[in-house]
Amino acid sequence: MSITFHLEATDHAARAGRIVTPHGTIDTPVFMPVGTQGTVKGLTPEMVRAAGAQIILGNTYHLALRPGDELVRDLGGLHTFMNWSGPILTDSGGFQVFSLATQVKITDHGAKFKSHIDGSPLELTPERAVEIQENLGSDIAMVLDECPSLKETTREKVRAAVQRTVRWAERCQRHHTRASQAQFAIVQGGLDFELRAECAKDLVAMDFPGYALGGFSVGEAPEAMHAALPACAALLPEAKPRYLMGVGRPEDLLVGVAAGIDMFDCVMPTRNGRNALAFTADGPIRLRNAKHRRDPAPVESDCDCYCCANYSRAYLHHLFAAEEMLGPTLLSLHNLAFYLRLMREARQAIRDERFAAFQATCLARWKAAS
RNA sequence: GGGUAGAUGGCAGAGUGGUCAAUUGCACCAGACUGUAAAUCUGGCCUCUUCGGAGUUCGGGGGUUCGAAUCCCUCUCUACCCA
Repeated sequence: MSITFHLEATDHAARAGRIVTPHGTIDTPVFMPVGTQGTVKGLTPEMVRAAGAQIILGNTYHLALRPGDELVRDLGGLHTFMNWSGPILTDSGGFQVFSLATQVKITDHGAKFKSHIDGSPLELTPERAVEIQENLGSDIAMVLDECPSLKETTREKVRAAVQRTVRWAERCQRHHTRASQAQFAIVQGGLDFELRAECAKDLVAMDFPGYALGGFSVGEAPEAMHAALPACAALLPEAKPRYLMGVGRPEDLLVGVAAGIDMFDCVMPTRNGRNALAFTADGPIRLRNAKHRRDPAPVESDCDCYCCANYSRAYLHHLFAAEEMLGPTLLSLHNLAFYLRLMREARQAIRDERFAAFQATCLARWKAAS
């Protein structure tokens, strides 16, 4: 087996554990910074590591288009290419079927993309998605799935996506050859528990080394996702890592952990950091706002990240006003440090069997500020 | 002293009789961002508003006209050219 999962502590549904991969061990629940194009935007791998990251993401669709998965393979694989020695998880491109919907024609055979870069065609079949990820050499690969928007969709469309996702998972599993790489399946089904259950049942029967919940935070209300998570997480095998894809805000992460999720990823800390929003234990702050112009305090006083240890809100405000690239870099770093610290504290709370109290305390502080 | 061109909302700069509270850019203010087509995008930016509108604006003053940022007179100021 390419990875092993050790469940070490539970607190109601919440779980603390460890995933051992060829490139290192991951403590769960874990937040995984997103490095779509072979870089966590604006940060060097040393900074990502210093923020506390144990594993990062790469993306099949984007890296296949540019610079090309064979090129990455020939240059030693993604770890070497991007100088990240820790574990890497690659997403399959299934999310791009959703986010680049206007550029995609989807059939049972696969997803035909019109490159968002130059319009050239790229067909992502389940087999091709597996090949690309094997070329990239990630520790964890995701099966190609169909991720339907939950905005103005019908049950029949979601059902069709579920069925296609299961068929594609079979093809991915059959095509997978790389022994050192684990392949995770993805459960779709939107907010419909019956569809989720059907999908999970079929996929669990195929015995993947890990399972993801896909198709959340794609247009539905956050509360709807929160309500659906406990039951959906419970559909997944206890002895295997459970990954909630693309989620989320700090409060969403805590809800996910409480539901029994082990892995999360989201662009929010880095994207919002680039856009001048900092996450703190007292809620988000917008560094572009005028009220920070003369504020000598750090972004977050209890934070030990490089940004908070060395720079004031006033300086960050100035950097964003002047459009200096250090601003996005420093806030991306801080936001990752915040997310990763939150998860570290969550892990400890689970081991101490006080996760519910921890979650309540965090929420109360965020709410008090807003 | 003579001549020419100008003076428009914080700045730059369109508009040259009605469709102009006045294009656009910048600056400024606020918001959004959930498996990254995003260092991006959206909204606001004279005053008041029951968000339907209402009231005052285009250097100052006077005039023509049903109607003026736009035409005429005059004053003030600015830039350039000639003495």
